[in-house]
Amino acid sequence: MNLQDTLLYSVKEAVTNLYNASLETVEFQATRREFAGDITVVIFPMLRVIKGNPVQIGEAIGNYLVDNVDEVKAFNVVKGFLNIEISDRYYLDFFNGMKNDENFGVKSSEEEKKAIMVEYSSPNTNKPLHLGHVRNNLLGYSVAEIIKASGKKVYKTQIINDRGIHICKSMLAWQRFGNGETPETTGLKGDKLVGNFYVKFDQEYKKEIKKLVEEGQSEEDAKKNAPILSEAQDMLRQWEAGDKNIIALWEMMNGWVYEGFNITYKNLGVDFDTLYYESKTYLLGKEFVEEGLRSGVFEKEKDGSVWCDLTDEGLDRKIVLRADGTAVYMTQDIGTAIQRTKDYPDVGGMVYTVGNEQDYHFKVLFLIIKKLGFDWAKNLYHLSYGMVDLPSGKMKSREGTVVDADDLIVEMANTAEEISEELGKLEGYSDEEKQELYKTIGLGALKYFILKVDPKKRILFDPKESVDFQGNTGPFIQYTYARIQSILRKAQSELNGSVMSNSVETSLTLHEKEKELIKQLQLFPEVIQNAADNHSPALIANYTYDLVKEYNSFFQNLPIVMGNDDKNSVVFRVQLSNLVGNTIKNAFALLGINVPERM
RNA sequence: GGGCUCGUAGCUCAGCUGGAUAGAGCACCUCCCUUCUAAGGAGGCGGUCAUAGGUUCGAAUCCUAUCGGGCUCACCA
Repeated sequence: MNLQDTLLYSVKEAVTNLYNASLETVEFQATRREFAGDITVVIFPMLRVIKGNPVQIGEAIGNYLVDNVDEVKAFNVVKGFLNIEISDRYYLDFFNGMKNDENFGVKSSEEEKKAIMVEYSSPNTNKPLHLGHVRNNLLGYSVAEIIKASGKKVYKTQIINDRGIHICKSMLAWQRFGNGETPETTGLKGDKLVGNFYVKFDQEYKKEIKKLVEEGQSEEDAKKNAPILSEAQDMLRQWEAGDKNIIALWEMMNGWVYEGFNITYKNLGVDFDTLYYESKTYLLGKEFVEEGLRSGVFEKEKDGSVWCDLTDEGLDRKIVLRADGTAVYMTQDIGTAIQRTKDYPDVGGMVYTVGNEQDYHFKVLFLIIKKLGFDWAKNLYHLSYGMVDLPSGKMKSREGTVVDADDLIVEMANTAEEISEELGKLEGYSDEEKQELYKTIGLGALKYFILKVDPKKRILFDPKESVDFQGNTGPFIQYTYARIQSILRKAQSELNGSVMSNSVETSLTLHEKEKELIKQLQLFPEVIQNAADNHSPALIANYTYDLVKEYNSFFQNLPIVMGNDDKNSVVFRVQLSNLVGNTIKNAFALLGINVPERM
């Protein structure tokens, strides 16, 4: 039984014995710095069951705990707060139990049978990935890893939006304005090359609109009548009809894009277990519309279109099939979700990492799937996140105001290089080692910067100021981890491999800071579970920072004792830093952030 | 206009299911590198928690209204 459960049980027992009353729950919190104690029991909520003075009740329960619970050493009562002091023995045991656990905070996946599918990234194939995708990828990947750490099997996936008018635009521009360029002949990344032609299309489209307007058409008409747009729409029809040449071109250009994406994904450190392509799933779902019609979940209009009436649930009526029988976005998403549970029968829930502009869509989607009678509908979660804004305003790909993902990663490494050079941190490293470190540090900065913010909030990203390296940042945590490793190396050579024995341990008296650390470490698995339940990387990111800060001030305040008789405390420090080091590293691994051993 | 969402220090953000004097980093000021990496530490300055009500022993947190920003209300995806 862990400490909190023990205390919970004992406080309830105390109330039963002392007051002949029973408590549903007991409210615990960490004791504030300024008071003596480790864990605080809040007495106020008990007043509903027990009549009396909160201070007296606190005293009575405190006495009971000291008498009956080994771990409780002492207590004090301030107003309605019972502050409990935990014995050093408990901390030492806890520490001993955890000191060699490389995977502290991570549960094994054996106990959970049901898997979770996490979808993220899901790009269009007509342009490169940008800062918005970076946030999406980092969130999705982190959540997948956190859920994994909480003991569930996870499949990471994306739905690749590889068909539609957008890719036809790039294809058409490539045919029309290109000279058979390929990634090989131009040396460009495939996604960049295709993206360039998408921009080219848009420029030509705008020219044609302008011309038509000058000829007297309204702007609205001109937008519809521009010849180049009609051609693109034509191309889409040919694609849907299975035109061999169009399909071949489509496959070639999409292939370029995938190669480009894969490079970006690799640099970002994210990956996928399985992929879904819209070209293969866009017709799925129609049979379930049929089924829904039979079961009365959907209804058919006179014109043949099919709708789902959600007005009883406080939402609108939503179309699920067009009058001409073709699928809409919703149809496809219904089909894809069901298909996934067929492809992976162990999947019992899904997380969709998609921007908050689609909040309503997913609300409707989940409701429809529920109405269709699938029991896993209750385990569908839209991991919704806010936009990434620039100081200049919104990012718009057509206006060239996007921050390209590849450029951003390079810039971050460059910033890391500048700062490192300036501080002379990396003297004596080979160029290769340096480059590797710049990348790790730059990426760590970027990842932490994005993950520490609550997903649902908008992020303001200022590329000029880049990402800070001081304070609540990735490099700060990486730096501290590197320091831990340094201390370990030095301490180990000083001690010449001496091993901590039981008698030594029990004679140790814990420093207040040590207690503080262990208290926090003990919470760590809970934080992961909590973060997994809430799909919140922000939680774990902030927690990691707090932990490191605590750790930093701890080491700063320790006296140097190496080399004299007080070797015990050195041993303790070594073991403690081992533990803290692994914990920080684990937290970062969950978030998909590499931690360098040395800096 | 309807629905959803955000509003906490000059800036960027924490604040868990309501609890003790609302916390960090940046910026600004004062100290600390012969002491395991100063990408650091100690301290100072800085807050009508958007506003007004309500719920109760107790509200940044829950409820209602208002103001302000964002998203969304397609037989687009």
